[in-house]
Parts: sequence; C-alpha cells; structure tokens
Amino acid sequence: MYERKTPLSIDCGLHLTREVLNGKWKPALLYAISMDIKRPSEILRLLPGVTRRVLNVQLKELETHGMVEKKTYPQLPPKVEYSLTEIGRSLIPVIDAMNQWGDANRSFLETVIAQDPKIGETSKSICLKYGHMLVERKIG
Amino acid sequence: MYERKTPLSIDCGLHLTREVLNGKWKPALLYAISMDIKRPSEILRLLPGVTRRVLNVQLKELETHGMVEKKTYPQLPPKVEYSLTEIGRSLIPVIDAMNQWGDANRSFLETVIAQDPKIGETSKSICLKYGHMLVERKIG
DNA sequence: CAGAATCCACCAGGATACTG
DNA sequence: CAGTATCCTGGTGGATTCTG
Repeated sequence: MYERKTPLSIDCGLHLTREVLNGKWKPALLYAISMDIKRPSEILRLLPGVTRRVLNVQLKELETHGMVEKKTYPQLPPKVEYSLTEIGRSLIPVIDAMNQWGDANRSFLETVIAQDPKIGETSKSICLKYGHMLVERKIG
Repeated sequence: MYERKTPLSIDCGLHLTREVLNGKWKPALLYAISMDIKRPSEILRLLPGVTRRVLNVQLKELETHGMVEKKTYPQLPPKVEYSLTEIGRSLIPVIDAMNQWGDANRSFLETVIAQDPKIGETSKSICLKYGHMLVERKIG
C-alpha cells in the first residue's frame, strides 16, 4: 500500500546527527581536521574562541563517537594529531552544506541575528583567521 | 596569487548556520513544517518530547530569524499555521542531508551513542511517530 | 605542547498551572 | 487549540591553575 515497508524514519537520523554534532565547536573541529589542521595547537590558533579544556572535551567526544582518531607521539615536546575516521569523513559533506548555506545567506543572517550578541565577535575573528589560513595554505 | 580575492571564510557560514539551527528541536521543526505539518497541535503530536512552552520559544526564534512565518486565524478555537519562508525552504536540503547521514549510519551511531542515555527513548518514539505520519500521509 | 583538575555562571529546556 | 508565567535543574562551556 505504501512504497517502503519500513517507513524510514524522518527524524531519527536528524537526532542522531544532532547528537554527534552537538557541541559548540564540533562542526568546526571536524571541518578543520578535514583540512589537515590536525594538531591541537593549530586548532587553538585557528579558533580563538575555544579553550584548551573545551577543545579537549569536544575532541574526546568526537573520538568516542568514532568521528576522529587521535594519534599521540610520545615525544618531547609532545605531539598529537587528529584525523577523520571513515564515517567522520562522510560527515564532511553535510558540514559543508551547512557552511555553504550560511555563507550564501551571510548578509541576511548577520542582520537577522544581529540582536543576538553571542557570536558576533567570535565568528568575525574566526572568519579572518580562516581566510588567513586559506591564503597560507594556498600559497604555501 | 590565490584563486578568490575574497577568501570566503570557511567557518563563518558554519557558525551562522549553527546559530539558526541552535535549539534542540529546530531542525525537526523546520523539517516538520516543510512536510506540511504546520499546526502547533500537529507538531506536538509528532514530537512527543517537546513541550508547549519550548515549542513556542523555538518557533518564535525561527520566526525572528526569518525561517518561518506564522499565520494566526482569529477564531474559536484558535488556529495557527506555520510555513517556511523562502530562505527557510532553502535550509531544508541541509537538514535533509543531516537526516540522511544519520539514517545511513543509524546502527553505528546508536551503538556508539548508547552510553549516552539522553536521546534514547525520545528519538525512538519519534521514529515511530514519524513512521506513522509517513504512512498516513502516503495513504491519505 | 598537551592535558587534567577545579570552580562557576549561565541558560536551554523541562514541569506545572493558568488564561483566552 | 493556542499562549503565557513561574520555577527549577542539568549540563555546557568558559576561566584558572597545575603537571609531564
């Protein structure tokens, strides 16, 4: 009577994805790592807003959720590198879609969200930082 | 020297999108409305987890962010209908991507998130509800 | 450079009850 | 059916400090 026997849920997936991406910096972290910005110090430089502690916490969550892998080099000074897992990599297109939508509607969104002082500063500085990185990466 | 003069930020868009989608039920709400489940009572029936108050709050935010429009019919009993705006509609593909990714990796994600008792019940009941809706909508 | 331990403030979101 | 007012708490994420 209806096309699919198991009426694939409409919302479950949404909730699961939300769960994985739940955390102020998670999408950005995944995105950064996907760009080979894989060392904590690099990430901290990239995202002026995030704290060491929060960075660790959220990376840890991404790790336990199987989105990223952590490689620790027992050196001095210590060195740590994160990389996307298979499934983590499969999330990038989604994050990319989010990013592109936000970019495409930036002016409108900035206006509309203007009242909300939350992200204003943060996101702007991040923009600059990222722009910088882009240049560096393109040139280097 | 580098391909684009204005090195389109990588993260701004992400933050803006996060801002709009920030709220436990926002993606689901947009999704529901996109499916013509537009009346508050319908939505409440659909999402067993959400409260009247929270529903109102988040719908209000979506409204002030320009994602949805609210139409009030001054009747008795009162009748209210929400609809997506142009830009709100443009967000659906993104939400759809989130949803599909979650669905595609459901078994893995459920396992991995299992420790986290947060959503367990909620998302399951939502699945059922939604499945139901699908059937109803396909048949009706 | 990486990261663990505390401490804390804030707010999102849930429960409840009441009005039109 | 829709909406509002209170109240309350759990968790997120920020600041700080200290180790290897």
